[in-house]
Amino acid sequence: MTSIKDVAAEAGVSVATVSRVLNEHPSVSEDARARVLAAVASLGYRPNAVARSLRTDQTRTLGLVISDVLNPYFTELARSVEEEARALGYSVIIGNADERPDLQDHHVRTLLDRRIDGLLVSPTDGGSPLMLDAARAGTPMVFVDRWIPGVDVPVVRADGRGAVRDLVTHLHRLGHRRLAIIAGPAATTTGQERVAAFREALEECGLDLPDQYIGQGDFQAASGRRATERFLDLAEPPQVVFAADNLMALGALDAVRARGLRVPDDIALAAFDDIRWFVHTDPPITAIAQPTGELGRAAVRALVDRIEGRAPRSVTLPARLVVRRSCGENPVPSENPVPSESPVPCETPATNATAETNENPVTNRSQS
Amino acid sequence: MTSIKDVAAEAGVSVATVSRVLNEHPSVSEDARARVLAAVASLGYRPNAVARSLRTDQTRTLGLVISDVLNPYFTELARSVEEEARALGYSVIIGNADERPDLQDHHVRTLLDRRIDGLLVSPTDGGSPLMLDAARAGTPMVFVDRWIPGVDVPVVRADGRGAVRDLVTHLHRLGHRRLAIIAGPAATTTGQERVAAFREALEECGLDLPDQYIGQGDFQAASGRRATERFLDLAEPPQVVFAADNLMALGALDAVRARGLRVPDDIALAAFDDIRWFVHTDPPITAIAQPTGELGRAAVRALVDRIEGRAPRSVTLPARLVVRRSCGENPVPSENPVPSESPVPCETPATNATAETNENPVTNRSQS
DNA sequence: CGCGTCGATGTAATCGATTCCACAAGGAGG
DNA sequence: CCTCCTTGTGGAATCGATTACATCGACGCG
Repeated sequence: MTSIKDVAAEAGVSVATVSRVLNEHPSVSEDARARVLAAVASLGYRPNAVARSLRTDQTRTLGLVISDVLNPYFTELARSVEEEARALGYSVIIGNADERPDLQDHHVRTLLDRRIDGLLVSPTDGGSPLMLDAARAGTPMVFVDRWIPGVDVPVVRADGRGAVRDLVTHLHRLGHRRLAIIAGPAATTTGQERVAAFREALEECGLDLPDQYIGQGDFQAASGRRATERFLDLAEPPQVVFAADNLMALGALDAVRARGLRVPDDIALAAFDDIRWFVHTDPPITAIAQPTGELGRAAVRALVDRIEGRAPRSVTLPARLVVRRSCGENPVPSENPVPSESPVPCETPATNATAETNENPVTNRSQS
Repeated sequence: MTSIKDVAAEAGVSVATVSRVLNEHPSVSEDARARVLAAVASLGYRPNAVARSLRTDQTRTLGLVISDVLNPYFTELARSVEEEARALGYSVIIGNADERPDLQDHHVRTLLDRRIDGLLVSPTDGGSPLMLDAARAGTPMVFVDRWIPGVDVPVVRADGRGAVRDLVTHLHRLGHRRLAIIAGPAATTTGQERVAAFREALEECGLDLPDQYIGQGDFQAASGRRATERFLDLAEPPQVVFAADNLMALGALDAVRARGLRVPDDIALAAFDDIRWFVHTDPPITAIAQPTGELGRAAVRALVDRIEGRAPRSVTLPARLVVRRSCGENPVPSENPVPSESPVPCETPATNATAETNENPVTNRSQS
């Protein structure tokens, strides 16, 4: 591998001058610059990022530890994170925790060993000592999607409460009264919040959420299937199952199908997290859509602000209900003429909800 | 950040001894080892991987440049790659090329700058000068899924020819005669091979593949939609559309749905690459499944062999047809009593094909 | 007793960059 | 003409590890 010394020799200057040219330091003569550039080109020289990082103590690399790469929500998040980071001149190393705290720790540790400039995490659990230490030690850090309470780290996330209320209102209007939820792990904030939001929304409609209608899941498909089977075994099964993420919804669909039942005739289904395939499932699935791309971008901006010495801000963006057919009769858009902004009683149409029609099968953009 | 000097001072030994303890060098006294370990623990010392890499000229990191992270096939591939790499003591940095040669080059360049130990690539195009140079310069490299002909780099991939023949046989048996394909970019090997395999299989059945039945796609959903619309506009539209990857199948589904047509009654649909959601689409989609996890693992093993001085082997694994309902009447398993191993004439049952029934909705394991 | 060997340890060179500091040349100003 | 800056440049220290080489004491053996 050719090093800066080779370039210096070839150009007939010192390594200091080569370095200055490469870093656009102002006081270099036009002549020297030209000779160095020529040498760089003729040798095909590329600076060694490892050596540079050692000296400058910055890697221009961000670490991203996500809960599960196989979850399309996180894949999309990862993609937008990488995009924004690249635009700002950073690379991203992704670690997949697979919803396992030990794996999460493994990745945090290796990323820290590599001296990444900052860490983006959606924690799998309530917070390992490792991560808490890193945060306290001053590692630039931002939580995305999920977070750990009581730590002074900015959080970038979506607030699903409004959309969950819209969903419950929608379900209530369709005549559903026995609503169940498949929750995420209690150790995660999203695991707790979505249940809390659901329960609150039910109470506003005068419904309650009995324990047997709370299934315990882990955000993976298999757990969604198990929880749904348990619901179906109840003496009085729920009329609706709301899965707290898209993979558990997939599992729920598996369970329903295995029993030979039909959605929404025998049981309705809704999910948190909207993904492209929900348009084409049988039936299309009503879901709560997060502004995933914007979340990823905002998280990177917050982290880079922190790294570069500016004050980072926490960001909360609203999620939005997308109505499809999995909860019952397909609502005709004309029924929802002008969505109101204020909180609404249960018998009125849902706010901010998008009803998809056959004419607009792919994009979810229509805000009517 | 605490360095090896701090540890040496704390333990009352030299940095050399600390390094020896950390690298399990045999000639260190029990006493010194204990003192060093104690110092490491009390200071919470972690070696700086950047400095270590500079000195040892190895990063224990693999680069993976994939064509599109949003494609579930590649996500799964990335996951298995990371898993196997971790098992072998390597980290993985993923670069997403988004099917764009310029982005692919960007990632290859930054990975090379970071002095990764080896590179795993599924090339987006016929081969940029950058990648060819890297290969010739001796960078350990392995192609996965797609490859570049004429370069001396091991290839790990799936051979879909058998499965495509099974698919065509299956379609022929169902009475379909006008079969169309949405191809991938001609610059990719998978883009070409799948068309070639399809054409060959058609010929064996006495059918041909007119130009108008070859749609040009780019492995992304939008192109699948456009190609399908063009098929539907033909005076004599095809009876079957075979999408060369899962995203283009999604686009095809969009197009069919936008016309108010139904699968498989109005037009049949099949896809290369099997994904979990295909079980739950309306209707479930017949697809060709690659052994994705095994491909990722084999690719990593080949690359690490190359890095560590052993001779790497190219690997080709067979793909397999999974029959669902998107091409017509759901075949009853009893119709396929004993699949034969030898090549079969068109009117006999498909070889190696798995027919999914309602009793077995999730797993595709049954090989009967 | 003296010599060679071996095990444990420290000193210092090294990896490839960046950057502080010294210094030379040249121009401006008194 | 002598200072004083400014500009361009090179030498050398530095980042945090690994490792070749030197050193030193203990021990075995003739």
